[in-house]
Amino acid sequence: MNAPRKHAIRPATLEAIVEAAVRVLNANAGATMSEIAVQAGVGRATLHRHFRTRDDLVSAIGIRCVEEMNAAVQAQATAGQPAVDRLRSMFRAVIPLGDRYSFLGTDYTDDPKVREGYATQLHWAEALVEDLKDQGDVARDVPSPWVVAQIDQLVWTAWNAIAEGYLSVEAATDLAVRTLTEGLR
Amino acid sequence: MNAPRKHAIRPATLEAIVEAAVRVLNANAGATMSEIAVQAGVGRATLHRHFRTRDDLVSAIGIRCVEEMNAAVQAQATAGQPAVDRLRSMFRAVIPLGDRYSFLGTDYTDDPKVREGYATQLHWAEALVEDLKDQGDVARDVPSPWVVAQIDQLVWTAWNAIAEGYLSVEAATDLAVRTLTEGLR
DNA sequence: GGTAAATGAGACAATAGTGTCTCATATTTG
DNA sequence: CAAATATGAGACACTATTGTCTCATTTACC
Repeated sequence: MNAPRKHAIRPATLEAIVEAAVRVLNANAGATMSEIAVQAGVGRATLHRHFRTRDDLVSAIGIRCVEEMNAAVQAQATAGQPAVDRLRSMFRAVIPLGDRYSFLGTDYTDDPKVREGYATQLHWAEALVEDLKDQGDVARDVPSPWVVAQIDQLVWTAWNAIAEGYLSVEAATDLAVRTLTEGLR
Repeated sequence: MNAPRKHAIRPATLEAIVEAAVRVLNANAGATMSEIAVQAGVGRATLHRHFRTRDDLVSAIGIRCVEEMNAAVQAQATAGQPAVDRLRSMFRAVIPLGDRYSFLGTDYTDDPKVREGYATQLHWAEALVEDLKDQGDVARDVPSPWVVAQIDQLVWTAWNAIAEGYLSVEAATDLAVRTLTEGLR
């Protein structure tokens, strides 16, 4: 699929559109095509040329964010490391992306690729939790879905702390790990 | 303001509208007046009779949810109790409301009363965190905003666990307190 | 039971957003 | 430089939603 007959897209244009869409849609899930076009500095027609419908655009953004996340996670997936270290690496890689995929929760696309990406991450997290339990970093009596949810929430909390400027990425990462395992006492 | 000249509202009608609106708007922040009317079992015109615009309705729901939350929290605000017990009481009271105010985060109304209610809760939470630190339940070196955020997130996680059926209200409350103070180890 | 008022149903105009199209302009590519 | 083509700007029809209005029906209250 490297030879679209008409309407090839210029890399710079694509980049501008995608970045603007991520930004705008995260700020307001109901944003219009016009808003996105303005923010991207392109004509509204150009948006429709490359993403026929709004849903197409939202799906494309969703896919991109999920893939971005998975890439970040897998780049850190050094097997053999202790589970806590893998947890820390994961936080370190994912936290800076927090502001880019928050909209996935709300603007929920039904795209199968997004679902698939989500499922991949879920499995990854579940496996990690299992390892954390094996190594005694998480108690066995805590339901795994609770732990997974907690990890998810911590990513967002950590990103927020960074965005508000009261923590560095490193500090937020450490605090996230600490919060999960030792608690705040 | 007990004598509106025209279009007084029947308590049952108001109740149906508000409950439907809370339900529908939490499920889908972009829901239309028609959807809400259908779910409430009233005519669309009736919605507009009592809430002139959609924004009016959304604001009204926002105000109601915030007040509901504050009422629940304040009903549990027994002074003199140990901070951890107050934390537990707060969780116990607020967690069941989780599904009713989740939309406040997304559908974000600019209504001053909503902001005010938010601020009230924030102050309450900050004071609680201060007490938790005083009594050694939370370490001094943890930034208070982080603790507040964590409490907030735990409410949602707990409600979700209950909604998905893998925890009871009591169990979720205990686990929330435990997660915050001791961690999951 | 009778009256006043709230409601339901539906018509209506106005608005906002989507998706398509055309043509002039700008940019890339050879 | 020249040809090809991606883009910007704007017109256009179409749709969905909002907000207003009217009138018949139901409900509540005296």
